Amino acid sequence: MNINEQVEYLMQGTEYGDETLKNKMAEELRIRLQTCDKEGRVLRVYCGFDPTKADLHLGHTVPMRKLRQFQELGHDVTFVIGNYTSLIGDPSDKDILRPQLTTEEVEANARTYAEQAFRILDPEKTTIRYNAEWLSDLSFRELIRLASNFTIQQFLTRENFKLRWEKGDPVYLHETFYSLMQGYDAYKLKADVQVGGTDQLFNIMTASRKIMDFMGLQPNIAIILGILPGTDGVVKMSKSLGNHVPISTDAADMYGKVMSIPDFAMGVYYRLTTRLTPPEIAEIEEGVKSGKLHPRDAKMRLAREISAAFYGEDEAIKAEQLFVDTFQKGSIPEDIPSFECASGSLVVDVLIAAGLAQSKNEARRLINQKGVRFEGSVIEDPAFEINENGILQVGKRHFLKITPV
RNA sequence: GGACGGUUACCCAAGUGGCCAAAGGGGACUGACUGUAAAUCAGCUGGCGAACGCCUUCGGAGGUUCGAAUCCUUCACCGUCCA
Repeated sequence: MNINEQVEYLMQGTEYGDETLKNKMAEELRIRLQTCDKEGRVLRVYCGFDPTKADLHLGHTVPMRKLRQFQELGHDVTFVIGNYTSLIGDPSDKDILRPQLTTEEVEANARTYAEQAFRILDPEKTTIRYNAEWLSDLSFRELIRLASNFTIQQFLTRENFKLRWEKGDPVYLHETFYSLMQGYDAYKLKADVQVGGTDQLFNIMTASRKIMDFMGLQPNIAIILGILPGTDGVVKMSKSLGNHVPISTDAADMYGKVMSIPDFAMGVYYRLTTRLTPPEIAEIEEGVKSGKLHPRDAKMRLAREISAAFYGEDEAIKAEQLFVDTFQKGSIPEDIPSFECASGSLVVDVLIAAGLAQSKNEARRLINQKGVRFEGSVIEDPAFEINENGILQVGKRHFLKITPV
């Protein structure tokens, strides 16, 4: 890729809430790439991760995907684990105070975090650093120097602090340190580029750049990524809203979850979670628009790309095959979990024992709604007894190979 | 420290003595249709029971009453205002 193509690729999926700013960053990136090219070095890119939770979903991997793109273009990527900053808890994406974690919790989370991250990042080419390395040595005197670059007003105009201020909720002094610490990370790493989500706009644009400048370095370029919506296609992906695509699942589930996003969300997903380049994505979008490419096929490609990134090409192809067989053709998949029950058991009880229903009422409801099939035919009677081997199906996607004993 | 307001099912939210297992919306689930677990439409959403019904649930505990999500006391938490 030439430099202009690189810029286009690396800026893909970014969101600054302001076109001018975006253009400015793109321009800085172009110049920095040229400079590095002349100097015969690569860009130093980093992104900090807060190990505040253990199980990640697709939304968390958006910055990682971006780092991977940098890696593929040959740049130097550092994965910073914010074990020191997470002792504070980033106030950025919350309008309430975050709980502070203990050192043990942070360490445990950091391990699982890195493990999941390396499904996307190239482990050979990634440097892992913990920011406690340098932050724990920062003296109070140095902290004061850093802090002197900022005014209270700057923090108070920041959306999430402002909201809390207006509501009369507490804004603690230590929460403002977070930005300073992150700026110091960027300085210590001599970063050329810093990647983050929209919630990091202030931290990166204001704090990091200012601190680097103050410390005599060229400010790093901010790559601010847009927000990935959940499976509803609208609201930010989050586990608590139940619209997330977890990383720790299996290829078939991931494939299916991606297929369940609304058609209109495909574009964002392509831009934020795949390795496809802008021309490739443009081709897909034009294809769908002109009717040449079926939206279903466009989404199947997306689902395959995403599941392949996490589970490998082979698993993704299998997941796709399963999807086609089960949903498009309505046939029964090959790999079905087996389940043993006492001969003569009532379906209702089997459904509960197998975890396909939470209660007898729920099981009956499923039967009443014609959602339960045995050997392909709908069960009408809740008192149906299972006396022989057969396939029990609930809804479209739950199958059990039943063996009465 | 004081004065109000709030706490209802997975989430939001109505209900202010019996007709309340509790309106409405969202989500989840099932069905139809289809182009997919998209969209749309329909159903459904405490437990036990084949069923008349019974049991548990409206922040916790206690009380008034034939009867309480609803009234009283008290405790906990959240919010707004005052100090």
